[in-house]
Amino acid sequence: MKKFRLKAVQRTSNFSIDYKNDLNEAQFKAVSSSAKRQLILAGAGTGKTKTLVYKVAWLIESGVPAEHIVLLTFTRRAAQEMMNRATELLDERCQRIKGGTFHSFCTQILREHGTLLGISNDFTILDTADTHDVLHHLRSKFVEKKKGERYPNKQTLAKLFSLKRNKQIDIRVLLQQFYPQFTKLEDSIHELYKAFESYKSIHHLLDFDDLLTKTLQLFVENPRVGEQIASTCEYLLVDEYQDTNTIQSLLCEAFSSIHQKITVVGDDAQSIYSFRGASYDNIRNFPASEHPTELTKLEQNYRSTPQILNFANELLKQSHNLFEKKLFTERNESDLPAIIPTIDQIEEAEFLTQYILHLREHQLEFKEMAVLFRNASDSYQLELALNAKNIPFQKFGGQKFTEAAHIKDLLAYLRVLNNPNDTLAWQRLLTNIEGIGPKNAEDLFLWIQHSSRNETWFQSEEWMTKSYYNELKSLSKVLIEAFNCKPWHESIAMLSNYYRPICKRKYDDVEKRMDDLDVLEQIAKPYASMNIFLNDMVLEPFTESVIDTQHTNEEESPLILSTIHSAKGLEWRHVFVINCLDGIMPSMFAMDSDEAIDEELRLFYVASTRAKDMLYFSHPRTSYKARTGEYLTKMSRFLEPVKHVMEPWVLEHEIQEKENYKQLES
DNA sequence: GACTTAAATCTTTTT
DNA sequence: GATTTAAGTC
Repeated sequence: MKKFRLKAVQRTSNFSIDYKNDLNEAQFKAVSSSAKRQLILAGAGTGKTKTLVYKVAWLIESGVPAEHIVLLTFTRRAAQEMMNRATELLDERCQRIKGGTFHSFCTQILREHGTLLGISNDFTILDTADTHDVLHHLRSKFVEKKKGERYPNKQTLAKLFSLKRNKQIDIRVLLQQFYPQFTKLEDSIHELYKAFESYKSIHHLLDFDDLLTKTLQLFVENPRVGEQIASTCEYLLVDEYQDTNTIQSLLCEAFSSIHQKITVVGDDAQSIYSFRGASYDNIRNFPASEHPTELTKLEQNYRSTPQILNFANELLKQSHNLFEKKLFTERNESDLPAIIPTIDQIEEAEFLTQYILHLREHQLEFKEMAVLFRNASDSYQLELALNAKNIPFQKFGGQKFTEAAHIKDLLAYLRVLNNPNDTLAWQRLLTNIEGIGPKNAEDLFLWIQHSSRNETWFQSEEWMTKSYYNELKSLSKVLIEAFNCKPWHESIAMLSNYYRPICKRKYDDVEKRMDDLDVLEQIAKPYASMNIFLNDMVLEPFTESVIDTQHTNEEESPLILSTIHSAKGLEWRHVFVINCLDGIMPSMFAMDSDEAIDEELRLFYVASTRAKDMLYFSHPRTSYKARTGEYLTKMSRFLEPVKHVMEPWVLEHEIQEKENYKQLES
């Protein structure tokens, strides 16, 4: 074999940014490093995003073409923010960098190269609910076989199959570990898994996990294509690396396999997605690669006051698996984090609204404050109180807009227009008609598939005698009309008009739901094609939840309510963490294992480190549960050991209750 | 086969 | 407390 050695091409580097001055020592080291493989351990609030943004700018200014830089982030919001900040810092070139979320990047690859794996490029992506629907359908065939025995339900199956692929672990092992009661059914479950895989393959469907596994499979089975893809990935940057799972870490190695230039950023103390198969082992073992890795630690915190930071540091000491965290700050002193007992959730909500208004009077804008909680439902009482006082708020986390039943219904009509072979969508819209159940819907679907796509739909005699014939006719009519809408988004208005009576029959809060459909049309307007719109609705839906916000016409930006998971990477001046109870945080589902408790602790840590100026924890002394009624609560176990770095607050009531006393006495 | 009612089973966090 | 499953009725 002959070798010809190419000389290094001198790229024109032209630095216009004063990196050394803008960054601290550690940040500068991370940004300017020429090491190929780099790990940046960035504690909370240490300027992680800033460092990544500068790194992007540095690379571009060093002559790396922007389209050869791949930036993988956890959410689309994060990717967008970084691109915008980099553009602001440098110039338009930053808009050309590639990436996004792992899932969206993999989708792009599969749309282009998926045919090599037998995946047609018009595949439909299944969201969680769709996946559940498929499993529900397949499950019914297996349950009969083993009559009398309990069979895992669809979400359990979904979880199981997801873990199998994300962690690359055998179903048998997972069953033994998490569902010992089902070990007997191993063979049957395995069969079901195969059926699931072939169902998806026949119907051109990919679920979230497939997007990752199929991409990896592409690299394994078609090394030449893999090389082709990896060669356009000159520099790989991965954010939130502590929340990657096995398959994602393998993908990182695959993407960077040609140039071997990879920088990962993260903080093992903020790993909070193990339920999705993530493991902080990925970040901890990253330096143990065969390739030398340069490690940079960012430890100066710019976000929080010493009191808040000290509290957070103390909090981590409870961890069973110790973290070497020693964040420091040069910020000015503040009050100690507050610990606030309340009588119940109602008083807690009352305190929050009053206190938030109090802060607001002292020139603190609503958007500078956030209320965080473990479960999306924890804020219910608060939402009522905020509505009553007309405080604008926006809620993140919990059920998403696209997951609401009525939105899914309307999207089903669009999906059918977009892809007439979309079984799940047909099933959904046909069963919306009175008198049509699963079986009729299936028969109808088969019939529709065999008839041609024209105006003779439903005019066959076969269906003329049925009671729902007229309903079918109007469905057919509206679908054809919607299909021919000129700016395509107008079809949404047409379809919601058709859907209104159905909605009325299914739900009692019609008007509110119909308003949501108007919102949907507004969202759809900017999209040039229905196809792109539907794709985005599955893969990158809006982070706002269904709970309607009043901020639309308000001039002031709203207060933020958010689950802790959705608050990741964000910061506010004042942060309230509510419902800090044992059983909630840590969740009662985490109680059996130290590892799970640790994850809850990290979640608590993430919540605490969102605060810049002041941090509040409230815990209602009594709570309410459907079965047991009112019961006494226990404060979160995480707070007890850190009481010495907190300040207890007491809520006093104005003596307005005199009148009540009088009434009692008389 | 669709719809109604009663009993059983989860219940969290997200791409 | 809500959703899902099983059993019973139209």
